[in-house]
Amino acid sequence: MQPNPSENAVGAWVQLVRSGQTILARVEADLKDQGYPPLEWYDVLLELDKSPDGKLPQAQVQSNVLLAQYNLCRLVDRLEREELVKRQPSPDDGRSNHLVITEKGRTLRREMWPAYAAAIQTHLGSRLSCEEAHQLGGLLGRLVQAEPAECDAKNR
Amino acid sequence: MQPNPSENAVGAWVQLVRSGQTILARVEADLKDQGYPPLEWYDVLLELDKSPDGKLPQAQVQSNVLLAQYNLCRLVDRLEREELVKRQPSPDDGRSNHLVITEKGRTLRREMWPAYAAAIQTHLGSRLSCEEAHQLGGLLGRLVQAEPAECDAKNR
DNA sequence: CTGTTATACATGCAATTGCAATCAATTTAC
DNA sequence: GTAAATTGATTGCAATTGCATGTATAACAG
Repeated sequence: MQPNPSENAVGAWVQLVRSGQTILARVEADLKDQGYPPLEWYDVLLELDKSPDGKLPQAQVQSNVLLAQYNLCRLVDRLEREELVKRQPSPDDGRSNHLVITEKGRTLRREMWPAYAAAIQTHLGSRLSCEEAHQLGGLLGRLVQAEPAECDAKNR
Repeated sequence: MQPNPSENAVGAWVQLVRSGQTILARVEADLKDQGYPPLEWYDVLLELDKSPDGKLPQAQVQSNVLLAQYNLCRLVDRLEREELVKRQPSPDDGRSNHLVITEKGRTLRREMWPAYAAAIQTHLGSRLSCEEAHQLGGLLGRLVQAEPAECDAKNR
């Protein structure tokens, strides 16, 4: 493996951080303007809403969401306070709890989607062709594969 | 323009947020393990270090960095406390101040780079070919072109 | 000039995050 | 079976962030 990143890798890095943060901020700002909560709320609600009975162990939600354990814990506090989800003791593991989405939670999730989709279209979709978007998704997907401990792979 | 984002756009969006945050977290973690401060510190120090006399108006630093005005202000508080930069009243504009990088600041910046570069290589460079990195940078760059007025997020 | 608006920076306060425990219920190893 | 390690969740406290506002200077309109 090259000891130093190529110029292209550094360039991609810079753009990745910059675009990631900028676009995320823009999309979140759009949602916020319309009175909606932060995207993490959506992420959690979506996970639960997708699940067959609207219920998942907190640990599993956590693994699908980009949050530290204690941050999810506190996010759930907030969601629970707004009655969007409920905590429910797990029958088969005394440490764990299930998160259950409420009707109110499902409704909010459903109502947010059009605004969210529109923001994605405005800030990302409208700036790339369909193939470009596909390509971008593919390249980015390669970056988050499990940590390869010590990577050898001669630059291909 | 399509009213709704294509599936590809949504996919790219998801990967963008996920990869952006994940890779950023990994790189920052590597730096932190080696006792270095967060990347924003690096960003500010680099801006100043690049500048001919190590000095820039705070407002200009701000426009090159992804931080809200009040957050830069407080970051500068911290940098100043560590004696990495100094605030200096601007001679030609009584509202403004110049940020000046200190020797200690230059040293830290210089010492951080190898660790930073290695982290970029590990988490990004080693996972993409040179052309792929180039392509990725190009696609991402297209996303942050100036917005039709609105939004806080900084560009350029 | 003088009043209005805009710019550069700072700050009080509330909300959120990160860190380092802590607690309780498993699981594992002997 | 029991001690030790692990896992899932939580919490106190300090640091950081967001928001609204404050202060001072500069630019502009009349």
